[in-house]
Amino acid sequence: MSNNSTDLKKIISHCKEYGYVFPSSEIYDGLSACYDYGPFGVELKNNIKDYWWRSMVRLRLDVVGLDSSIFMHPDIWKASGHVDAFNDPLIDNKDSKKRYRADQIVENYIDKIVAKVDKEIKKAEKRFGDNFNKNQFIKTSDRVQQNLKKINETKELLNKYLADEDFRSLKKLIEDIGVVCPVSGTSNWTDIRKFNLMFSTKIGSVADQASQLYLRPETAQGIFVNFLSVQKTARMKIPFGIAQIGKSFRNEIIARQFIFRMREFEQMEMQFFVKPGQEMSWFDYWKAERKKWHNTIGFNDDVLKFHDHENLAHYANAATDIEFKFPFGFKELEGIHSRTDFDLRSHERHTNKKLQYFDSEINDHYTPYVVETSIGLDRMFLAVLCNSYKEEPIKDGIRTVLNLPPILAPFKIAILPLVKKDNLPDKSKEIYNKLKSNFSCYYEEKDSIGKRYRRQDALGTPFCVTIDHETLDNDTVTLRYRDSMDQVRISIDELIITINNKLTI
RNA sequence: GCGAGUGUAGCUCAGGGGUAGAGCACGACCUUGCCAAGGUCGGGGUCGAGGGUUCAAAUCCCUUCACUCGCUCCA
Repeated sequence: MSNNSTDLKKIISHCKEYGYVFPSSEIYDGLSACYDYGPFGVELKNNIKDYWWRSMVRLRLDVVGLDSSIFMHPDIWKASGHVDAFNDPLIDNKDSKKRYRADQIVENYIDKIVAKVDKEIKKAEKRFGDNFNKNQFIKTSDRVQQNLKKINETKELLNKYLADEDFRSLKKLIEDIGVVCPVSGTSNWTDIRKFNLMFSTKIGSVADQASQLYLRPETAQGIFVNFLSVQKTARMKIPFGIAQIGKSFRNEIIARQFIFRMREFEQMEMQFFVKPGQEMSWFDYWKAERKKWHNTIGFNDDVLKFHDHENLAHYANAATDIEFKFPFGFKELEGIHSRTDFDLRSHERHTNKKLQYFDSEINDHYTPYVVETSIGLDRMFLAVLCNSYKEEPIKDGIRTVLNLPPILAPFKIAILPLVKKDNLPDKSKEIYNKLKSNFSCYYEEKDSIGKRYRRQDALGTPFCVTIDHETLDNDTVTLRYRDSMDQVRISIDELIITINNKLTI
């Protein structure tokens, strides 16, 4: 385990040192769980996006793209269930792992005492018969008085703590009154947390007329609410999908593990609309399809794992995660969910508008079912880095190399004059200008050639091209491969073909 | 949120009341010329912030901020 956490630490500092990822707001002491992508990080990130978009949209006839806005009508989040599910003070029982609303378990307790008092009164009524004076009994019975006092005190405290959002006292109240979990029977409670999952903000220039908006916690809803427009304008027939890449925001209580769990993150999502009843076969199809995608990027089966969900979210009837073996264990990288028709129907209910598809094959309307694939871009970025970062023992030390798939590497080629004199820099720049429109290239003339090779290894550049005195005579260069460190002599024209071949999907 | 830990140069760290240090990195020049290793010179820090004790605080005390690591959910 210590090894694994040092692995992550090494990757984090490598990211910082080589311009991949910086802690956000660092000169102001940083901001927890926010990170910035540096000059090379942004290239890698864009390459991952591009690779995903190409596989999911451009190379398919049955998926089209969308870029919906981050701000959306606030009612969308009521329809999706995000408002209700994440706005209450919650408490977990550590033994049963059950989660309750903290206010509700106190109210249940009050109800129980109220029931006790009622029972007491009924008992007395029976005993005294017609002579029973209810008010007098309530006033004189010690037990009833005690319980009434308890009820009033508890209610008062509950309301006070809720109003003040004083969850520490509320937890103490729960412990004091001795509420136990009905499942585990213990009072081993966690602290109370209020899950404001969504970040809210205001729209409108005048504060008191402003209306509340949320930053979207997932991109999916933007796809659902555009479902009909996309289907009609792109003239799509079911089954078809809508893909989107974009930022999402979740006010996680605990956001950690570098860029694995951030409050601001980017998703690459695709919602695939199918005929009801066919969702399971499409679910299986996308499971296989997405795994293949990960394999093509160099993730072998020993670092990938499917994890089927047993407890399903409110919208799903089947769900699986593709997990990647991060230094801190197998963790979710991508989710594949069969979301049923929950979202579309819910939007239909909230808007009174039909979100249905007319299927000319069966001559009938229906609300499609949805199979979702949703991958965290930042997680994918981290997975790619974890899969690429190597410290290779070589003679006289170790070589740090990022074994990035060439198609994802920030720079494909480093162009290096062997020495910084004898016109080699000029010749190198000439070659740089020739190659730069085909490949993203890096030019570097400082330090010894060996040192520059190693720097490019650490940066993940798959090919180095070295310009020497012979180049001036016959336009041949040394092509040096990052992974094998092999070198070949090659003409500049051949070079373009060779490298192009390595970059085809 | 709770518990523990850490804040000194770009990085890794030393210094524990008396003029702010090392290695690496960085910049310039020279040298070498296909796998990080030569030389010379140089830039860079109110020691996380605020307060207190003291003639004197990076150092001792208090407060605070930030980050890291554990404990649950999610992409």
